[in-house]
Amino acid sequence: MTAAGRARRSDVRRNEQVLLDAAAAVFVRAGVDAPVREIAAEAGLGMGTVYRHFPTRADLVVAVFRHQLDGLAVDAPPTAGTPYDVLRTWVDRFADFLITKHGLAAALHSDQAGFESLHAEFVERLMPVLDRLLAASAAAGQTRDDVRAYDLMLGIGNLCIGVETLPDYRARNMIDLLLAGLRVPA
Amino acid sequence: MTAAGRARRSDVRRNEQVLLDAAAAVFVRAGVDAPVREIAAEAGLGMGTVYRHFPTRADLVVAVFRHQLDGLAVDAPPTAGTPYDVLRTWVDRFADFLITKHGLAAALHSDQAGFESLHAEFVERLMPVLDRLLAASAAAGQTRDDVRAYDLMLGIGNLCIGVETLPDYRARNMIDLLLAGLRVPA
Amino acid sequence: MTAAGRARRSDVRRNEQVLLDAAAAVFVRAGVDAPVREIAAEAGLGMGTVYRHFPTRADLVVAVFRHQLDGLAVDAPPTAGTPYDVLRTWVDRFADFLITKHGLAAALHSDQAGFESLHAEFVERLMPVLDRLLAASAAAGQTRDDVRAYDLMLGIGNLCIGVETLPDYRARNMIDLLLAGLRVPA
Amino acid sequence: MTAAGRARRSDVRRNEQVLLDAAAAVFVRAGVDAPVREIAAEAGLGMGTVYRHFPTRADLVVAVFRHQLDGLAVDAPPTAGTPYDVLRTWVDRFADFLITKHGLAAALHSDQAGFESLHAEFVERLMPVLDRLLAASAAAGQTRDDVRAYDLMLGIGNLCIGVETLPDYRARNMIDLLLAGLRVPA
DNA sequence: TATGAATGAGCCTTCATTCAT
DNA sequence: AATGAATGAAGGCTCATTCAT
Repeated sequence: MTAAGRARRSDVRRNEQVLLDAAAAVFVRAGVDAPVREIAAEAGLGMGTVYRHFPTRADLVVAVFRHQLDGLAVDAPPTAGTPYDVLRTWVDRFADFLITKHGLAAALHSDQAGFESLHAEFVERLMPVLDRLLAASAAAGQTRDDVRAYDLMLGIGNLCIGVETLPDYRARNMIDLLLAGLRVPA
Repeated sequence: MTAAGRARRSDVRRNEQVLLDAAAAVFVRAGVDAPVREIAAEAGLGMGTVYRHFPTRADLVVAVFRHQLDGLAVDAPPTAGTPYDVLRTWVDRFADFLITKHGLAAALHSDQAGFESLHAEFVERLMPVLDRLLAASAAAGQTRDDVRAYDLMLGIGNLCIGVETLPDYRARNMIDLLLAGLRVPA
Repeated sequence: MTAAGRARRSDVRRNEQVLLDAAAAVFVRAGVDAPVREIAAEAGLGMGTVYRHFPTRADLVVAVFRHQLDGLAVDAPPTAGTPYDVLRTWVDRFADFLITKHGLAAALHSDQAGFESLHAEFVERLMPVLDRLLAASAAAGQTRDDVRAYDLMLGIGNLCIGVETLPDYRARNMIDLLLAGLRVPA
Repeated sequence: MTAAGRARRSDVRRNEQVLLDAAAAVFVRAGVDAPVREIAAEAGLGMGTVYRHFPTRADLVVAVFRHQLDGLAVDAPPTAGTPYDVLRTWVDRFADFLITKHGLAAALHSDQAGFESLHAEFVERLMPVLDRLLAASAAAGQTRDDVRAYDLMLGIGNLCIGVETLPDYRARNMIDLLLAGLRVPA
């Protein structure tokens, strides 16, 4: 009945966008388990529309996540510099991303069904990139070669959890520490 | 009446213990948001009894957490060795604790009301210990002196999140990396 | 425009046919209360088209029923034989019909609005036929003359209910019993 | 909050009774699929109470049915007379029961889950009785011996469907016809 | 005329919380 | 002090139905 309602047939696409944005906002505000009603309200759409586009909550969460990832230029031409510098730059960008899109890092741990997709998306999209950078850096003898990109990625993700909720927690310092640890010979 | 009164009071104590154990078990099984009914059932007590002892869920979570911390012999005589060794040992023990009592690390981030207590408890009980070890190690020139115990404690806690849910995530490796990072001169 | 108009009109006809068949199929599969969407899908048409042709669900159910009745050659030249034989043959055919189009017998009892039409249709189309056969048989002294075609028709219909859902219920035996009862002098 | 609410702890039993009666009433009025809310309202209780006593709708339906059956003195000493008379008397009583507790006969055909219990209850409680009567009558040479109690029971049940909804449908006449058919030699 | 996206009422179900006993 | 029955708010989900295109 709202203006958005009148839009109808035209932009199904736009609605999906609206929903993704709304969901992202609500997830930050109220967590990944926020009521569907709330997301619908935030989007100015009916609940049915949410379900039409994202049959299960997991679908929505995954879509939001993917949407966010699209924003992260993971493949962007890395800054010039030594392999280690490139690695650092990428990690910083990754941390920026996680810290900005607060809540997402934590959402990764939602034990609910559908979480697998979330995790899989995360792994499939990012790990190859990090893996490459890590290998290059190790090949150049700048970092240890016994650290798995998988663990590092998750570790960094974890370190970012709670940045907005834990008073005065400095995630970046810890990430720096982690990267510093990389340099030390095992 | 005195005898009876004493008996009664000891009953109350016992119930509290039973509840704490039950809650801990249920938290592991079903998360910190498990139904009160389930906790009561696990304890073999009525729901009213749960509420009598712990008016809010936060009270219960905090109590469980404190209870767990009591189990962690944070003040136990540190192993012999260099300050850094002592630090490492303590961190290992801390990680053991968090990984064993799975869910607790994540619970720290529960945005619910009452979370503050949880966090406060955590900080008050553990930070002083870690702070001391860290200072000693730095004073001995074995580690950097620009890392705050607060961040390190939270960082380690974070790194332990998802050990049981993320497939094949090796938290310990990341913790090692973090500690290795400590050694590197800033 | 005439040619186009004619074509259009024939399309409409075709759609109605398609819908009736689809609805019949879905009714069997999922009951008379099946989602409209499902019927539309089965027909390969839009939901709006279903509503255009059959504004209410009752309209659709009645139409399907009428459609089915059209298939039942109630007026087909009766088999040769005594009036009672003819009666039996018709009843058998009727039972075949009901058992085949399962669900329809039960649908007769749907208390919903629009049910009246269903019942009326049933009565108007079939009762006269049965009435005639019954009267002939009675006139020939082969069966009782105190049984109303109306009751008999409904009774037979009822006996067919649940053939597919009640395990091992033999409706035909009961129908035979009913017909046998007709022969006995009151 | 209502007076019924205040009754609390005392009569859990009474509440179950109240619920059974309420459910029976609502089932007649609105079918076996009536909203739980409506049943709760009819009972003057909260919805949660319904769920506490009858976790699934099937549980409730079965309980209502059983409750009704308890009212039918199926084992009551049959009237004196020939075996066939006894049979007739029992069947009449059974028909009375079904016709009085309208809706129940139809409820037997609810295809939902839990229906099995309903059917089973029906079969287990009544069939043995009817079987005995039928056998006695057949042994006395008063009725056919090739009719199964199971079919007869279901047939009679079916014939009672729609007594209140089908205008002027005389179920009893059809039942009489069925019984008459029993006498005729196959 | 046909379509199917959008809407939102309505029902189900779970659980935190109260409070009579 | 302990109990657990009762309550009802809250949120999930499914369709019937409308109506812009």
